[in-house]
Amino acid sequence: MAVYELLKREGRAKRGIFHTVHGDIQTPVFMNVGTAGAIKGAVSTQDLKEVHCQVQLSNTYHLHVRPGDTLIRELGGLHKFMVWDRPILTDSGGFQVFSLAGLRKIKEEGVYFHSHIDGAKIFMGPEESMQIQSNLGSTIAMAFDECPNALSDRGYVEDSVNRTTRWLMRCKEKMAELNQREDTINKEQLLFGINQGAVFADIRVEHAKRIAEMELDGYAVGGLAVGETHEEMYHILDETVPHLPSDKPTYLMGVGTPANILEAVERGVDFFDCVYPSRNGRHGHVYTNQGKLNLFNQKFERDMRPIEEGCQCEACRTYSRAYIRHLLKAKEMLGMRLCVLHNLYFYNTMMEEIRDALDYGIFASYKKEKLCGMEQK
RNA sequence: GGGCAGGUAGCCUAGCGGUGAAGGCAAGAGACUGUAAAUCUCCCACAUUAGAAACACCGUUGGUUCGAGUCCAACCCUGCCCA
Repeated sequence: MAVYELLKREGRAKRGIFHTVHGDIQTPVFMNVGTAGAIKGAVSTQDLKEVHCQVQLSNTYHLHVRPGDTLIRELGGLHKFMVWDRPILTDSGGFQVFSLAGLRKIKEEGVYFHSHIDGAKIFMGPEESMQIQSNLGSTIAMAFDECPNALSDRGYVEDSVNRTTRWLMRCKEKMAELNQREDTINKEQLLFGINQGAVFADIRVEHAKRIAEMELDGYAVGGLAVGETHEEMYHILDETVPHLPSDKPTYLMGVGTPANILEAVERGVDFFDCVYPSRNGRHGHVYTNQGKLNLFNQKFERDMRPIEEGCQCEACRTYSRAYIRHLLKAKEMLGMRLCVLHNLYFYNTMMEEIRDALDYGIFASYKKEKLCGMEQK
């Protein structure tokens, strides 16, 4: 059974290790997002190891639609299928309730989707989500929730959060049943619950207290970075995270920018994931300690420096900004790939720095310096 | 020399009597937070807070017309064919 080992605290910030059947996760950690079983941008699992990825994130909804979770189960599970022996966290499909809002209907029993691929009807409720994630055999399964729009009114959010709580109880029950079955791929699959409540702090706190009693393996804060301001997001974290069990990992879903992560670590968050490094990489935007660069910009046409001086990623060890810009302009896949690799390396390395800073008890000054550097233009 | 087909932005193309000239590509910029995103948005013919103000070469110059990228003529280019 997984154990979250808290090594050190600095204020609310936590430095820990999460022990799982697929290996230890040093926290705080950034999980690299490979929705459909791969990080977009032609990144292999071998590449992932080279960019120091600890945990890969995949998606229940997407893998259910294609190639099908029963196929993956038949082929031995997601780890074997994509050849990745480290932890995998699968998102439950709850975010697709938000992102595919035009293609779904929410009912008490679950959500009726129209497949974004072929329009086929798909029903996914808590039990279905757990079954699919069990078939995938991921290390950590996320509870099936509704991620409501940040602009939703209070009444809607209350109803939604209550439904998410009922769904969470059903998830827990189903997970327990699946983990006991003989033919289950990962009998030690973990379940993280998800806090919701949009920007209403009192709803968030009450919900956090309710789910904290449920003895889950970890707790996520969802429904942030979906349209509210950074200040609102930090405020919600300030209010909510203290009510989640500190002897379990806290996961801020879908967040975020390097600055968001530094702020959230300070507020006690252990796990992160975000599409930014990969998506921005594909779009030619790369992160550096002096801020983000858009390598499509003309000013890099003759810039023979690496993306970031001293960076040890494949792109920076080998190629110049000018060459990568050329590749991007020429739509050569290598351009995107190098940017994605750099960004993932940047994120994972920043998390290593954060962990080191926490180990040495100098996170506060590290954070200040890092933020200051990245604000330069 | 003769015949045919063309000349519209950096490039390619629409337009066939009333358009401040449509598309696409290229160029320039921006957005993206549990990935329907190698996507999307803006910008790109003189000018531009746009006013019944001005300026404006749809190869060039004239002409027809209230009005011409659009019709006519000549000329200049380009491509193909015939000598």
